[in-house]
This record gives sequence, C-alpha cells and structure tokens, in this order.
Amino acid sequence: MNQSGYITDKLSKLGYRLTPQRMMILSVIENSDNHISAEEIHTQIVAKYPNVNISTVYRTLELLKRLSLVTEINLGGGQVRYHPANKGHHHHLICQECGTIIDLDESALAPLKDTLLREYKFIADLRHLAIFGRCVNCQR
Amino acid sequence: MNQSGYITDKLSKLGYRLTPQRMMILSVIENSDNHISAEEIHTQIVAKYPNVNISTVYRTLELLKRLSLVTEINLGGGQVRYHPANKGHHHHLICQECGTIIDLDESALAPLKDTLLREYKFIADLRHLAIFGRCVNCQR
DNA sequence: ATTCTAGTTGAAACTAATTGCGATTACAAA
DNA sequence: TTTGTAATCGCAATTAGTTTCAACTAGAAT
Ligand SMILES: [Mn+2]
Ligand SMILES: [Mn+2]
Ligand SMILES: [Zn+2]
Ligand SMILES: [Zn+2]
Repeated sequence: MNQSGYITDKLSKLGYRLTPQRMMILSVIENSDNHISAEEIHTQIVAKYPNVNISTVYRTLELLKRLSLVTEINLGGGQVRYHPANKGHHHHLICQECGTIIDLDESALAPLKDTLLREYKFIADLRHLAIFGRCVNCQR
Repeated sequence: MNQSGYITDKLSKLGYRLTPQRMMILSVIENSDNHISAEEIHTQIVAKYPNVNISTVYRTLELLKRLSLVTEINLGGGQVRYHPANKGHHHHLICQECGTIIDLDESALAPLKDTLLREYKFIADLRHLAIFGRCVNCQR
C-alpha cells in the first residue's frame, strides 16, 4: 500500500497521516492527465475499495488545496475540478456559447498580478483561472 | 402592484411576463445597496408574501443574468451574491486570511481584456470579478 | 509487541442551487 | 369581457459540497 510520490512525500514531511484513503486519492490525482472531479476520483477508488466515503475525498481535496498541492477550477460544468499543482500553472478561456476551452499560459496574467501588487499591495492568487466569454467563432 | 424601474421596463420590452413575483424580486434587488443573496431576497419577500417560492427567486436571477441585467459574484461566503448591472462595473480583491474586501475599478482589468482580445480573439466577460489573495496586512 | 491519543474517517444531516412536472396565470386575440 | 395558451410558478426530488459527531487508527512512545 505504501506508494510514493511528490504529494505523498510532502504530506508525510508536514506531519499528516498517510491513510490508505489519502494514498488512493493522491494516486488517482497524480495519475490523471486532465482536470478531475471529486466524484470521478471517488468512482475510481470505489471500484477497488467500495467502503471509501466521498466526504473523505472532499476533505482530502480541501487539505491539498490549503497546502497548495492541488489547484481547483470551475469550468462551468456544475462541478469543481482539480489539478496537481506541480504539473505547471496555466489558465483557461471558456466560450459560453460553444464550450470551447482555450489554454492560456500563466504569463498572460502576470501584468495584472504586478499591477495589483504595485497599486494595492495585494498578492493575488492567480494560479488556475477560468475566464468566461466568447471565442472568435461565436461573436455576432 | 405595477411598480416601474429600469430592469422592469427592460423585461417588459423584451416580451417577458411581469408577474408579481418578478416585480417583487426586481424591487428588492434595485433597492439593495450592496451585494445581495438569493436567500436574502427571498426572506425580504416572504415577510409580506409568504407563498413565494425560493426557486422562483433563483430562476429570476438566472434570467436577469442571461440578459446582463444583474452581475453575480462569489465572495467566498458560501452563497453567490448579486448586483444590478447598471450600478456600475467593478471588481473585488478578497483577502483569504482576514476577509478584507478591497474594491477595484473596472479599468484595472482593461489591459488583460485587451490582451485576450488581441492574442486570442476572445471577448472576456470581466464585469464583476472576485480575486482572492493576501492583503498588505496579512503577508508574512 | 502493546498502549495511547490526536488526527482521520464513515455516516447521516444539512446547505445552496438546479431540475422535472403538473397547476396556475399574464396577456394577446377574439 | 371572455377565452386560449405558452410562460411561469410552487412543490418535491435531486445534485454538489459541507458539517457534525461518534468510532476508528496511524504512528509515536513505551
Ligand atoms: Mn487546467
Ligand atoms: Mn460588487
Ligand atoms: Zn465559442
Ligand atoms: Zn488580510
């Protein structure tokens, strides 16, 4: 059961318990290519260990968020979705008309981040943003 | 019952029915100084007309959003909150440590909006944003 | 190996918001 | 004024996520 990985090591070093539930959740998140939801994480785990509760998934995601080990995003599908934070920062432009998602490099928000710091002394947490609007094909 | 106002007139002109429920909801929104939640709108209405259902409030807010007559915002309090759109566009910086909210003029996001339009031909809907982070007092 | 206990979990209750459906009604047309 | 009907409403069920609390356990100490 004692599988290792970046997030697992980090949790251990910070003094959090490595429960079987946490290890499974971490494994699912780290092995997922794209944004994954709490429900999807739970479904994958329950296939092998049917007694793991969904609230444990939510609580673990809450912890990982607080420790900046995952980033969350609301792409508009009714559920919040998650990324391992160490897979690189970026953002998404979402067309409200056709649903197209355009990926956006972190650097696109750097000028805004700088302005907020300079003019308001505010350190903005802009690690994984969903910006809604209209793509080039959907402008009348 | 036939009270008038900017939003009321707009709805009428677009062919939507002016039901008593809608008029009451519009009146509460237009007479509210700050961001108001669906629950708060409902509470105010129920005080006078106890049989108005909360789902009607949600549905009306959905309609007003779609018509750009109100803007919504998630300030982190667990409920979405609403503004009449014609009371001016602006944004909010929210400190995740102490909860302080700094108001931000619309113009602060103009450079980002321009960049997205120029480089991605994407028309970003940035009318009422909540940006989370740390205020000047809460930076260690 | 056994004990201890604060951290963690499962289960059930709860909250904010959405949806399906049958009943009601605003308002246009007769 | 009355009628007809698509839009809207109330109500109940559903969904995503949070919270409470008693029971359990990872891992440190003995
Ligand atoms: Mn992403
Ligand atoms: Mn505002
Ligand atoms: Zn589009
Ligand atoms: Zn602060």
